[in-house]
Amino acid sequence: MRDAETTRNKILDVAADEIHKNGFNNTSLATILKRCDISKGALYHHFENKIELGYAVFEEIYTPAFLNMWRPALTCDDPVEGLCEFFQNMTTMPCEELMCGCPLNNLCQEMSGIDEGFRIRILSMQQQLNQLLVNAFKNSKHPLKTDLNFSQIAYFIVSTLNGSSGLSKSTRSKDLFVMVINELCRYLQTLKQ
Amino acid sequence: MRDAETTRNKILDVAADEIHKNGFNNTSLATILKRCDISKGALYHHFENKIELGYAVFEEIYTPAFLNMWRPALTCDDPVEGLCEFFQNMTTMPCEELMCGCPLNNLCQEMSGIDEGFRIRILSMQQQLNQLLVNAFKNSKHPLKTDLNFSQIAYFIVSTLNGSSGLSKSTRSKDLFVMVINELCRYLQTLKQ
DNA sequence: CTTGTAACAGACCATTCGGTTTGTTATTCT
DNA sequence: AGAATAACAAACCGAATGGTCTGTTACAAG
Repeated sequence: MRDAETTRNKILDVAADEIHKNGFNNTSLATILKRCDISKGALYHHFENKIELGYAVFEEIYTPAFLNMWRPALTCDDPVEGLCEFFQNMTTMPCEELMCGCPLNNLCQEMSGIDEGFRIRILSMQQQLNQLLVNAFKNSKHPLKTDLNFSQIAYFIVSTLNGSSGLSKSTRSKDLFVMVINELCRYLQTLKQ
Repeated sequence: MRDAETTRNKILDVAADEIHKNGFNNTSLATILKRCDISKGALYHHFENKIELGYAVFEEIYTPAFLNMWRPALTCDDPVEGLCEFFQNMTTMPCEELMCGCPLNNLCQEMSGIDEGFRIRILSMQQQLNQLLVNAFKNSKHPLKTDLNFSQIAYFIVSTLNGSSGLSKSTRSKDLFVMVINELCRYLQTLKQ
């Protein structure tokens, strides 16, 4: 009945969900304990403190999920098409999910100004993603316009995507999010030769 | 020596600054009181509670400042050029300012999922800004491409801008922000006929 | 000059938070 | 079997928070 790893994973999963929904600071340990049906002693047996739990969620939940989400779009022969498909697929996600925004972007907005540990982790992820996008463009089988700054384009795309989540949050719908995605895809097509 | 309006304005100014820097929840009334050098009685004489103070900051500080920022870019004959200038000007802002992000976008990310009062105010501002942008494009003296969805373009632009602030926050520099702005301007130019 | 009230001052309060401590139970190793 | 320790349970703590309550002071009206 007693399984340390199971307990730890349960904590990570619940914490990831709570942080995604309420942000890091606004997530209380009490809520996590209640949802996990464990005691405070259990939590502090597995994690030093709240922020270390946050780091663990970032590294063990958000990061792999994030990379798995993007990878298919970035490993195809035509990244422009791959990205368009990827973004259009987001459009079909449940509205509640969209309203929560990207966990990484949320943490960036909330924590990178406050905590160095989060900041460097987020920064690392942003740069990793940028590199993945740059490589995808470089290796595109479909010819792209010349004189393009791929890194600039990559940061531009991710910025747009991150910013668009604000529209879902304030409207409580995905209508405006869909609009931005459509324009983003239109923009992506203009990169083709 | 006693001036109610002065006191109220001082509270609003300090609160606006603190909320901009730390977010709403992470801004403590104690800090505001200290910076204003007033007592808790004074604050609660002028504002019902913390959230009402937040609303007042939004309406009396953020909103007018926001509209005044954008207006010049949107009331010129060539909005594409106006916006490019506007965005390039942002680039010259002090790095600390950029790292704090747009107060409205910050509040949107933090509060629109939690508090209805903030949500509807933010939504209203987003729609106002969108309308201003659409009108600017409609009235452009310089001809634009046909078949453009101005509203879609407007939300796209603002999303990109909002999202780019995350890069300033995580890098603690404006380098990547400048890159996104450059790409945004390049995009804007493609709207011209 | 008195009086009423707006404009404060500041002690106090309940709650919540992250975190600690002490104690108990299951499991594993010798 | 027994000792050691991992894996918890839960009471407890200090700090901080938003908010209230009781007072006091300035100022304007009568």
